[in-house]
Amino acid sequence: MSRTTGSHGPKTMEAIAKAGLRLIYEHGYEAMSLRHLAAEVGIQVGSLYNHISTKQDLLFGLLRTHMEDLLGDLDRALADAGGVEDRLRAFVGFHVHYHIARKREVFICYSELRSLDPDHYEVIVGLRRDYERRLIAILEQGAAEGRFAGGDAAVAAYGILAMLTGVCNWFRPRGRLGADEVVALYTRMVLNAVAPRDPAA
Amino acid sequence: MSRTTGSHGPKTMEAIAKAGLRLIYEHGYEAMSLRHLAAEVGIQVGSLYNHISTKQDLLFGLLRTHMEDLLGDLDRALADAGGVEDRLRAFVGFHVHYHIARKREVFICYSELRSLDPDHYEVIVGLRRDYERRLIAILEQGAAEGRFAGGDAAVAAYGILAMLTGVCNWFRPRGRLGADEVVALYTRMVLNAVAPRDPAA
Amino acid sequence: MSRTTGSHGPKTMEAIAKAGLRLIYEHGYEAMSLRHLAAEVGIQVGSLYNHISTKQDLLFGLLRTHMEDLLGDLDRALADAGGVEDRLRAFVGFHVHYHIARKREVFICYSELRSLDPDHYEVIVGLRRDYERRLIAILEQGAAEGRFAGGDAAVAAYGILAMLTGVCNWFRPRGRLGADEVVALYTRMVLNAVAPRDPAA
Amino acid sequence: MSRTTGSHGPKTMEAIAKAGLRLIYEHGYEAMSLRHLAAEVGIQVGSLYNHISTKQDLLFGLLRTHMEDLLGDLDRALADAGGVEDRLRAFVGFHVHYHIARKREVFICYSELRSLDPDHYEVIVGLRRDYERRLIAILEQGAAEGRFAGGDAAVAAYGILAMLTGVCNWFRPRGRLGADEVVALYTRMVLNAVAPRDPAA
DNA sequence: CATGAATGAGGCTTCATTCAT
DNA sequence: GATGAATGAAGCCTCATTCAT
Repeated sequence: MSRTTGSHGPKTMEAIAKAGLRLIYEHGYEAMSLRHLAAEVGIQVGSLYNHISTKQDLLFGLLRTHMEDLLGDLDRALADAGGVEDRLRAFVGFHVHYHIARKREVFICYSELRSLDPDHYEVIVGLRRDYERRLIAILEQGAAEGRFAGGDAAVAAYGILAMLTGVCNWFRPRGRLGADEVVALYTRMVLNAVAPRDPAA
Repeated sequence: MSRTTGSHGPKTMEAIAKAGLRLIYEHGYEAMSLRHLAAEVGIQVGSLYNHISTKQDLLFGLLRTHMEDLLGDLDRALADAGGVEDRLRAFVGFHVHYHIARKREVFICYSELRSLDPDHYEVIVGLRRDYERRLIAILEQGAAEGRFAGGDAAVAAYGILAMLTGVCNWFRPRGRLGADEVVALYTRMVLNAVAPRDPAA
Repeated sequence: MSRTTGSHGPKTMEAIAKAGLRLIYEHGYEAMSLRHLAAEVGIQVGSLYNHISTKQDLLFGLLRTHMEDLLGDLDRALADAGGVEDRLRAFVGFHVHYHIARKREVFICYSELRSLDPDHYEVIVGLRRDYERRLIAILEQGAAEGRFAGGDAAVAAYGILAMLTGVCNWFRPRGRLGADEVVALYTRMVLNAVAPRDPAA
Repeated sequence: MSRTTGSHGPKTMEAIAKAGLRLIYEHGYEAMSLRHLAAEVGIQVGSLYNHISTKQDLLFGLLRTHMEDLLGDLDRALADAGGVEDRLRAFVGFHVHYHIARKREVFICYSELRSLDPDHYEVIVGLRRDYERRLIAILEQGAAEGRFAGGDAAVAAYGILAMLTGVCNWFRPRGRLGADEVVALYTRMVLNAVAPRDPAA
């Protein structure tokens, strides 16, 4: 257990966020006690309240920061892509790399949604919907251009997102496949999946 | 709130399991209190202990039952399928239908894994691995027969499973698409995804 | 510190009410901790919640019970009195005796009003207003009959009530004056105070 | 909520005393947090300690100042009065006017006595006893001169003080009666109450 | 088999106070 | 003189669990 005794000043908030992220990822929001969190940061429980206003507040802060980063980075990643296949390729590459790099944020953003207050819940779900719309738009554009198969673009997008997001659950940094190989495999699978052909052909 | 006040006899355990499943699904294992559960069943907290030995035990029972049902049903569903494409079709159909029908069991079997004691955890994860192996075996057989693309069968299987399992999160009984339509769409996507062709072709 | 270790059954609630009354009287509601109360009763803090739903609830219960007793007893005490002077005499006698006998309830019913939730506050203040009205009615009747001096009956009543209620603050059971002597003195003072004569006469 | 943001210099202590008086009056000493007080003054909690040494100290300062003012003002008010009835009239007039004008100080001086440390408690109670003695002396002198009824002068004084002090609880600046009218009514009642006559006469 | 009361640990949060900057 | 962050104790309340009746 890393313990930064007597951390002072603005670094403390960073330490709280970092430790909080890890503990929520490992034990879940409900199961993480502030006792535990404070011990990890190396301060007293009460001192947490110099930096957060509430346990719920800590969770919301982590999730909102994550979602805003995610959206911002996605838009930068898509900025250069031209054709619709290129955009889909860029999306898959970005999503997988990001989800491998920040698997903890991603994971708790799904698993702890139900621990959010209604108001906070709406905010995060809204941001997530924005993110999904980027992929749906690509699929719809591709279908309109005749380059992708038609069908319900939202349902297809949900399937693709679930598949790609799954890497958080099983990817291991020094496992059989590296991140780039996973991207290559999944890019091929996704492009095939939306290709306008019938497998029965 | 359905409340079976004063349930007696062997029906009480059933009521506990049913209410427990719903409450864990809705609030999470940590957040569900036995008070809450007892109130839902219509008995006093202490009376729960005439039927379960421990809160942890209740969770484990739900998850193990679910996983055993899942495996048993899958094997029955695959029993009739002949060729490797047929087996994959059967898998997709079974998986989606089952995950729609019992979305709560499925959901908590993922989300509450971390709330299990180490021993219980091993049991459930072992059963899940058995389940995954059924799909991996299909993909490997298909690749060996030259009917599916090669590549890491496990990683491909994880992707497919994630995609199919995702229906739990967004499927709505009276939504735009019915279960059969989702199966049709996802069957096409999956068969395309593993087809031995290059999208660039 | 009397400590009834392991008190069981319905007696526990009585013990809580009794100890709570004393502790609130001695330290004030805010300053009385449930730790303190539980120790006094001889149970664990959490066990208090088998009998009360909330600290606030305990306070409200004590005050409401007190006010209802007070009103009921007053009406019984006034039932026999005939003429308006007799009614005033009966009121003074009852009020002083009651306030000496149950000085703790009386005291906290004044001092802890502000610790009540708004809703509870309204209930108690309403009951108190009912009590005050009994005296106001006597004064008004006396004035109407020409047996008491006129003037603002409510303000006169407030003054009399304050004077009589003051006994809670200074009366000592084995002090210079017994309860009956105090009643005699205050009865004379009150009857004189409202007598329809001018001291300048 | 008046909020003197960023008060500087020697005015800060005044602002603390003023806000403290109001907050203690409204919520009670125990229920008033220094956070709350600091916010009201417009400074940080820690900064309070540049002006007060302790929360207890703040309370004691308020009460002692009040009691010293009260005693000093009373002596000035009695200085001109000649006969014993005049002195009683002067006492009643002074007491009521002062208690209306500074009802908050008066109120907390009663209600927060129990929040004082033993040493501080003794000081304040001693000052209050000095005040009471002024009235007792008047009653005794009147009885000795045969102008007032005999009986326990202290108990009579306590009754009169309670009656007069009660104005803090119900007097409203723009209510039915003005301060002078209350004084007139209560002066008559008090003089009547101590008059050497028997109401049965 | 159900109940109500007990336990002891632990939950989040607030408190008065201190002190380096 | 003000600030922000730290402390450690304590606040109310809920928890899973046990057990005599």
